[in-house]
Amino acid sequence: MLLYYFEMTLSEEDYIKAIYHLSQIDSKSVATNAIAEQMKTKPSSVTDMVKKLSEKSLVKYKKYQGVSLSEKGRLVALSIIRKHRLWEVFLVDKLNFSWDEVHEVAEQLEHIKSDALIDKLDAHLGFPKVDPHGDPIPNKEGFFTKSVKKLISELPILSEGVCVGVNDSSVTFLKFLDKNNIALGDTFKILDREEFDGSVTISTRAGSIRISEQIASNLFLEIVDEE
Amino acid sequence: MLLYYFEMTLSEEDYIKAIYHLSQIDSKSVATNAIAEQMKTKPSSVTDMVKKLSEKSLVKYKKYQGVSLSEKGRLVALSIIRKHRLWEVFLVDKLNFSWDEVHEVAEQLEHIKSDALIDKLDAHLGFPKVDPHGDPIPNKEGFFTKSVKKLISELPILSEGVCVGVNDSSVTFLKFLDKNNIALGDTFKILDREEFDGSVTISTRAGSIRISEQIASNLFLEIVDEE
DNA sequence: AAATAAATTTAGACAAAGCTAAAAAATTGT
DNA sequence: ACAATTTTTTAGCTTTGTCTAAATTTATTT
Repeated sequence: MLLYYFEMTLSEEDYIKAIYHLSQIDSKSVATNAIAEQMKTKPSSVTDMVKKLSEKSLVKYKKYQGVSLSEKGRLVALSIIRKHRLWEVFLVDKLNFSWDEVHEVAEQLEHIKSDALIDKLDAHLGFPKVDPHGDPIPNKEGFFTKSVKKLISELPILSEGVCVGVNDSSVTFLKFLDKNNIALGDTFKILDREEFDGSVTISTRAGSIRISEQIASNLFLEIVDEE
Repeated sequence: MLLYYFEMTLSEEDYIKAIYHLSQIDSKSVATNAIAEQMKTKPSSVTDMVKKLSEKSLVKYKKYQGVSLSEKGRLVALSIIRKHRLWEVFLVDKLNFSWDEVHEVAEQLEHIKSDALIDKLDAHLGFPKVDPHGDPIPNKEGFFTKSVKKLISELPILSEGVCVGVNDSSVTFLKFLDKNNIALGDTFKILDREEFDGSVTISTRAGSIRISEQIASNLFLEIVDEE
């Protein structure tokens, strides 16, 4: 990622990331109030910070017109997201955290400044393409393949992918998965779908099983697609 | 390490660490000027911070009389040092940094706040006792075995230990080590020492070799002693 | 097209952590 | 013992990122 040769404070980095995420949702320019809510701060604080980021050409800002990232700001955001997601992979794959425990710690680790560290971490992890939630990891240049994380219920027959998450993390659902030998990281192939009730037959390591529509709409697969 | 239930800023943690290190050297109470030099700041700033740390009972402070850590402060210092050294082991053992490149990054990583993270990192690394420089890693309760990192030239015959560092990191010296199959992490035993010129015979994986006094006074061994 | 409501910005303050310059205490030298 | 020097502290100012309250602009309603 074309390193940024200027110092950024922790707070600035958090704002850039928040603006990036909000503009993913809306694709328009982002409202002051929306940023304030995301950052758990007040709109007046946002205005101050946005002016500062604008001075540094990280965002495009016109009074009362909302804010959007500049190309420079976008690359900064992607560099932070890259770090965040690589650390999440580390926490899950190497330190045995479960995929739903890692966000908070990764929020801290993403601010560590060292290009060498991230390069070596990336290599150590085997250059992963997605984080434990199935979200794509940008490469050094800020490129990444669009997320193709989808619910089993939304995928066509013969799709193949890695199970990367659940919608419903209730205890009963997680117990069901356990009983049926379904774990995050497993590779599934969708063999068939019943018109009648939406139930789906999938092949797993342990053989093929039939799951109800309700289950299928709670399991996310990360599609291992062309690249 | 008896977690500290109060928030500490990055700066406060750095001061506590600096005071700890300075009181290791001097064992007396630490001077304002000494802290200022260590922290690359001005004495007046130190006075301000020391007052703040005193309010929080992390240090004992009387005007004009210098400062020393309270028991609480000492435990905080050891917790930070524990984190610093564990991260150094990670960087060297897992990410293939060389032992002289890791300090700066570990300075950042040591401030990450998560007990679970440090516990799991410790386990992942196999509960190491010393960092890549041979300095001891305090355990969770703040206990550690005193460092027994010594130059080969200062050790008695039949001592055995792991090579953990060099005094002189010049290219020529490092090349010499390479040529003689000496690497950090190797275990050596001191077999004999010549009265005449101080040269030493040591046994290595590759057999026993004779090294000059000059070499012996540039190689640190970490003694694997009783504990 | 006003009037009202909502969103945004400005102005002025505050806490953290630093600085400079000046004052006060401690130490040293003779 | 006391003058000179060094160390430490105080006082007042700066910057960063936040806040509240008031003012202003934009959006919505009738």
